[in-house]
Amino acid sequence: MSKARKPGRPRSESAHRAILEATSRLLETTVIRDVTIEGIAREAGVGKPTIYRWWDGKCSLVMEAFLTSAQSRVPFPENAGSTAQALSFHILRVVEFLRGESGRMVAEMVGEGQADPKVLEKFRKLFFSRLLDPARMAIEGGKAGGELDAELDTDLALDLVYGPIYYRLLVGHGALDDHFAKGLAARIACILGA
Amino acid sequence: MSKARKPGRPRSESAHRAILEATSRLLETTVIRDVTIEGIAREAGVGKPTIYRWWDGKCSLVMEAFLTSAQSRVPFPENAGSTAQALSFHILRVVEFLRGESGRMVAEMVGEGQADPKVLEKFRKLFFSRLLDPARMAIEGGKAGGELDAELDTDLALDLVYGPIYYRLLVGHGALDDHFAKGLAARIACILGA
Amino acid sequence: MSKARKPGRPRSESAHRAILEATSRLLETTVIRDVTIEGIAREAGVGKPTIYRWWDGKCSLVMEAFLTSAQSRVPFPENAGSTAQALSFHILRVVEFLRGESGRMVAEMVGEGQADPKVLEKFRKLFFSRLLDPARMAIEGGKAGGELDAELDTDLALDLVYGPIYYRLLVGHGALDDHFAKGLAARIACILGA
Amino acid sequence: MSKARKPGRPRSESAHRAILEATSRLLETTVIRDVTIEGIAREAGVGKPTIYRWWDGKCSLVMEAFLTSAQSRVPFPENAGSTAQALSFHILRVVEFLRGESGRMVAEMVGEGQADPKVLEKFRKLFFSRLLDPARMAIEGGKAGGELDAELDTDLALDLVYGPIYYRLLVGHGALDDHFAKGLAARIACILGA
DNA sequence: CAATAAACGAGACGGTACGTCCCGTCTTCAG
DNA sequence: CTGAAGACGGGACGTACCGTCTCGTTTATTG
Repeated sequence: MSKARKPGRPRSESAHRAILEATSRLLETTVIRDVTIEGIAREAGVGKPTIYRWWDGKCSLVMEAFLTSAQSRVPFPENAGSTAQALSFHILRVVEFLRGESGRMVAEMVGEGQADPKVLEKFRKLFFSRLLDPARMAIEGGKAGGELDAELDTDLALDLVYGPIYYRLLVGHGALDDHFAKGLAARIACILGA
Repeated sequence: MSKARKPGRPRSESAHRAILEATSRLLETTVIRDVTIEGIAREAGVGKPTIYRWWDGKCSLVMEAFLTSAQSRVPFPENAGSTAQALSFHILRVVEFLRGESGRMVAEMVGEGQADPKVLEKFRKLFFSRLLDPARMAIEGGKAGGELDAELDTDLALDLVYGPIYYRLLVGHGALDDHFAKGLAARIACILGA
Repeated sequence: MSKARKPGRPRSESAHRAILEATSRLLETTVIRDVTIEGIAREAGVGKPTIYRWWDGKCSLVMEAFLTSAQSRVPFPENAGSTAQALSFHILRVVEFLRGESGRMVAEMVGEGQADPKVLEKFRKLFFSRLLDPARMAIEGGKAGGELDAELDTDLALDLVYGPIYYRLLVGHGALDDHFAKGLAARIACILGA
Repeated sequence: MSKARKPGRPRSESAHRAILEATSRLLETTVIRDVTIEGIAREAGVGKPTIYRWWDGKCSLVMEAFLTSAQSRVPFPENAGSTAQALSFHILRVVEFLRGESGRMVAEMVGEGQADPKVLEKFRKLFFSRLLDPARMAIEGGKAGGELDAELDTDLALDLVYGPIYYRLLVGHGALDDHFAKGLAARIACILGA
């Protein structure tokens, strides 16, 4: 992943890029499960060992392809008034984000993670934390500022707010539509026990 | 009246049982992903075609093995006072249930479902609905009885209550421990906006 | 002594017939190798065990189907003048016979026989002997009548006369056409060393 | 000019050899029909796909195993006097050759060929032609040299001479013993109508 | 004429082998 | 001395038949 410093022919950055792009291309039409290293190598015009030199398997590669595709970030609102308001606003954005292709990818990554704890952990660190850390900080700010009960368990609060979203995303029993998003957002205040 | 006996040798109930038991046995030590039809056939002392005669693939079989293992049911409390109290009590039980082997299995099934909508739908119907329909009825009963706001969106309410649990189960960022369960249970009333 | 008629339902002659007919029908379009017991049972509308009750396997069944199809006989000419003339005439008939469907079947039966000596022996007894015994008798008659050298080895003589035909049939390097048949017939006399 | 080296890892000559040897080993104890690709792969310590990469099925492989086993050649005598003498001598050798393991293999290959014309044709080209072309040339030489009738049909002559041998080999009604071989050889001259 | 018992159709059973796909590793050559 | 190309041993896939078995049904003979 890092730059090769060793002597000899340098690792081809173009191969690296081609692999990631081929992966992204395949992921548009194929479920992660059905993406194969051989398929990626073929699509990228690259030898399999080249892929294994950089990544240790399909999941790492797919994850990187997803996370670098710039479609994996949902900015947290700044200066949005109260903590509850900021969270409510964020929720709308997150739901919108997960509604599309990105949501399918996140769901599939979590799905893959069920078979391999390392994958799941990596995805938590690279995707979930990145997405939710600002929300965590907002809540802790709310607690510090007296807006929220100082006894509030931040982890629990995060789960109360974001859990329903991922529950719908992963179990698929209901749509991630505006109705849902607004209903959830509207209840943030009382959920946080304000 | 009736009769309707199919011609031909009837299916071997013992083979059916052996297959389900072998599957359950393998699932104790192996992730669903790594369970194979060949492995099940070997373990059950059965020919592969016998498995394919009755199930259309690994997922169907694993799902049935799980759902018939009697470990897939969490009774909903009856006569538990208020709706909120009943739900709180149920939450404790569900968390306890998902904490163990069953939870791992549920998570893996949902994971498998990410790659195949049919699997997910079947699992929703056979597991989630069965588990949550009483809760849904309790909430609607609460609405009818005036205990809860009649305007409350039942689907949303269910997600608010149970979403955090499955979120933890599937993303694995926090433990499904008593602390979590009690914290969630304690907030049911205000989550429901009572 | 006594009758000894077995009790129980007698074997269904119609099933027996249906099986043979189904087999013949399949053999018209399919190479013996690709005919299956299951296919015959399906075609005949019969259970597999019924087939195994009458025959001990595909080859026996196919052989009987062929041999009873009346297309397996080539009469030896009677009163045809000299032995050589009779053989020459027979050769023409045999070649004509083996040129068509029957030839393909004979070749396939001999082919099957290469994998199972019992099949081959049975086929020799039921097909080859029946076909060639008159020729053998003609040759021996010729020896007895002084027309042929009494020292002539009858088995060898038969092979010299008929071997080239089956050689072509089985190896397929040349056509079983009239040119061949006439050429062979024309040489009978000198082959027999007359 | 030249070069034309294919990219990629070259095929493993040792695997190729191991497969052929395993095949030959199995053929010593097993009828071709009962030899399986899986069995060969197991015996050779090789993956099935490796076999399918280089041969398109059992027959091709078995044929190559047989033809490369050096036991598939019977040299035609040179400078053996007359054409008839040469053929007579060759006949003795061919019969001796077909009497043993090689004969069984040839018979089985021809048997397999009855179910698949391509197999038969390939075997004709690789085995029969190779074996008989010198004999054909000898006969044509005899015709050119005036020793044999110039009108003689060479194909027919070859069948007259070698047909009886393969007839016995394939139909198995008589032994390929010295008595037979000598009887046949003794008649070559008159068979060729000299 | 009921009971008996064999043969029937249907098709499930435990197996074996098929030919294919992909895995992750290895081996070669070109640049 | 990297990287593409691709062969390697391995293992699972889902399918086709094998020959046997177990059903409920049918049918001629026996008691």
